Amino acid sequence: MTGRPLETLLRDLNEKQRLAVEHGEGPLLIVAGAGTGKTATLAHRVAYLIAQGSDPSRILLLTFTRRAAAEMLRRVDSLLRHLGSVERDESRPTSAAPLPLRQASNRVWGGTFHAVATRLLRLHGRAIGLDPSFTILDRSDAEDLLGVLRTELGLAKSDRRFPLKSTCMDIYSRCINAREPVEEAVENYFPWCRDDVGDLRKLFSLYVDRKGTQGVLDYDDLLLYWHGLLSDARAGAAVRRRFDWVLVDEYQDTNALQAEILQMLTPDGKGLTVVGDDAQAIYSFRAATVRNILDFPARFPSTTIVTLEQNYRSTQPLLRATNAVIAETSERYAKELWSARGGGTRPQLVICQDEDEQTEALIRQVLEHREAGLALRRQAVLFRASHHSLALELELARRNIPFRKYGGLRFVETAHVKDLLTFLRLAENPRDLMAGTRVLMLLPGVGPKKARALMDRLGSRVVSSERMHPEPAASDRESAAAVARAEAPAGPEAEDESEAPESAEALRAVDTRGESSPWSAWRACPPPSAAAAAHWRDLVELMSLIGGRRPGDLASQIHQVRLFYAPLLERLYDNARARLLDLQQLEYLAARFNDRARFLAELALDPPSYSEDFAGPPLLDEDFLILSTMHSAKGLEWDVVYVIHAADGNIPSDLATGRADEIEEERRLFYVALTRAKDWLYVFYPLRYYSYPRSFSDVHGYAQLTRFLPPHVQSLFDVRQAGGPATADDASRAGQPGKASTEGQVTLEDIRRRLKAFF
DNA sequence: TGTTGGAAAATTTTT
DNA sequence: TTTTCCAACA
Repeated sequence: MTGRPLETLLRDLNEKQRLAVEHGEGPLLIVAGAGTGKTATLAHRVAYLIAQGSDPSRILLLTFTRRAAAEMLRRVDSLLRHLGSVERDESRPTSAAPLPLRQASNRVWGGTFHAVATRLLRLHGRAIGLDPSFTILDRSDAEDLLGVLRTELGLAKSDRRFPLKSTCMDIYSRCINAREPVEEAVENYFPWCRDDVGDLRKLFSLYVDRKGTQGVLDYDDLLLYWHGLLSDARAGAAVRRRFDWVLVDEYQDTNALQAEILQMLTPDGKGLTVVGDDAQAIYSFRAATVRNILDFPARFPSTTIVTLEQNYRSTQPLLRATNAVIAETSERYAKELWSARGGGTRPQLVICQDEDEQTEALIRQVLEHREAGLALRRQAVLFRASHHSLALELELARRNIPFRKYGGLRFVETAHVKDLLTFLRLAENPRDLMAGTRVLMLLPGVGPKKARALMDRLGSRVVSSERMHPEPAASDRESAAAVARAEAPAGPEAEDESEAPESAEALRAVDTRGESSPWSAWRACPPPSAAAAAHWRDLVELMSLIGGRRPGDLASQIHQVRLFYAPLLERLYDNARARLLDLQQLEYLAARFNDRARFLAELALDPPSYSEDFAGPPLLDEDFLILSTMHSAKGLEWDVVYVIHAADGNIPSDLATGRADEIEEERRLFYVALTRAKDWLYVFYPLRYYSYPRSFSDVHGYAQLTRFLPPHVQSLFDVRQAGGPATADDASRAGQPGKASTEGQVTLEDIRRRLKAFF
């Protein structure tokens, strides 16, 4: 490419950003403070690589959410588009970029670790004996499976109380993601389960087995098997060969397993770029460790570190305050953020008598800003826990102020949506026990027992049909073929389309012979109960259709399920009308997808959130106030930010003050919230708050102002009483406390065996 | 199977 | 307070 268009690309960057964008192949760590143009830098780097002639389909861009991936690729696209037009203007043909620059961003591999893992496993899984038609258990399915096994092992009935299934899941998940043995994880994070370690091991081992026989993967498996794929000599090499460049966003929120995956993907760090801010590490509850970013240079000795400190988001008075908050942290990459933006008002600390006054003052302030011309959607209310916004939501609804909440109840977690999706999942994978059980129990007169019996019949049929077609434990010849296919020089899109249906084919092929279709096992059964008689035949027909060779397009499959499910829904749940509308919504949503497996995976890995519940009728201009948990606010920015419930017990959360590092994380979370603001920042501090553990009617007494705002930090705020103007008296009052191996062939069995040895 | 009551435990953030 | 688990019953 000629020099000038590249110059155009780099023009808007500052010196440091430019350094990062133009950096060559060596491992690169970009330490990017809040608001320092991290996303822009990463997007520029991707665009730069493409403009220089890198093949976009050989670039892997790992982000934290799908939303982040989409945003990043949108920016890459717009940069390239701009570049293209510059060239046209100068009527200079592109020499170094063989592909049309437009649409190049579509070819980049972008997504979360989990989503990318899913894609790679569908492509290469066979090489380690993984049937690519696996379905994904979401968190609650995985918990339910653990619950079943917990009962099966007789752990539920013991005289001592065994940990709840959700706790079991947490422990299991931490072991996998942090790569810690059970004892260690339990000792450090779940000490009250110390006596149950032996039984937990048994439980986890069985859990691994069952997922295997059912062809299901939970979230952790996606990463674990990606890791396994990379440990396999052949498949690992094939996966490594796919990518020239690997870029990772939000590196501070990756866990040990993910760090290992990266290292196996680029053993010497060649082509590896990670971006993150240790000051914004807030996902340790998901086993993320800030050590990854702190130790990156040690892991990849030739690392270049670029630190971005110029903040483009906030005004200087806001930065002074946020810098002071984070300065208390002990170990960090030292950064002093500064802004070229002049002027601006100081942040405000608003002291309220109680939650009602907080709500009142907040809404007044929001409306005031809107009067002054700031749309609601440029203002956001942030809080520690999802339920902290409840009172506010009710009041907003009452006053007809539209809002949208992020991080609340999710659409796909509502029972009826889940039910419907479960039909599809069962059609996709008849071995999926949790899916089958859920579907069958919808029938009147069918409980766990009968459901289990019917699933066993189905399962035996599937297994026996597989014996006729040796499927798992693929022969060398077969896995070699799979690798060869995956490496065919087509774009990733084309491959995915051709691969996924083929895997599902394996199961459905049996259907042509009619008798051996898995569903024929059900066809032969009498209705499981008298009450279910009316539905049984229809269910068998439905599953034979959507689980057969010609299921029809996705929307029509959902339509078929709806026809069957609607009467059951009306029997099972109240509020049937609204629920049926949701299902219709889902059918529309599905029209955008043609591949069922991908649809299910996307919904499981990044479910859309559900917000209409309490929101008032949408205004004409579709303006709405943003409500978000602090976690979900990561990476976003607004002109005005309101942080509510900023009192000890909520920030830091009562539940996270056990250990010093937990308090540090709460501080970073608070910091993330504060640094979302561009021009105005309000921190609301209710003196009285209601504390959940005791009771809703029990006033917890005078709250202690969050320990993250000691006097010298408070002095950077304007302190005022919610009722009136700020006074020196208020200021003083606020300060007062009240109260692997990388060699040789690896099979799925190997991974499981190793895993079980682990337990 | 499906419902009910009582006792005990957990209580946040989310791929 | 709410959720979850379990045992006893219809």
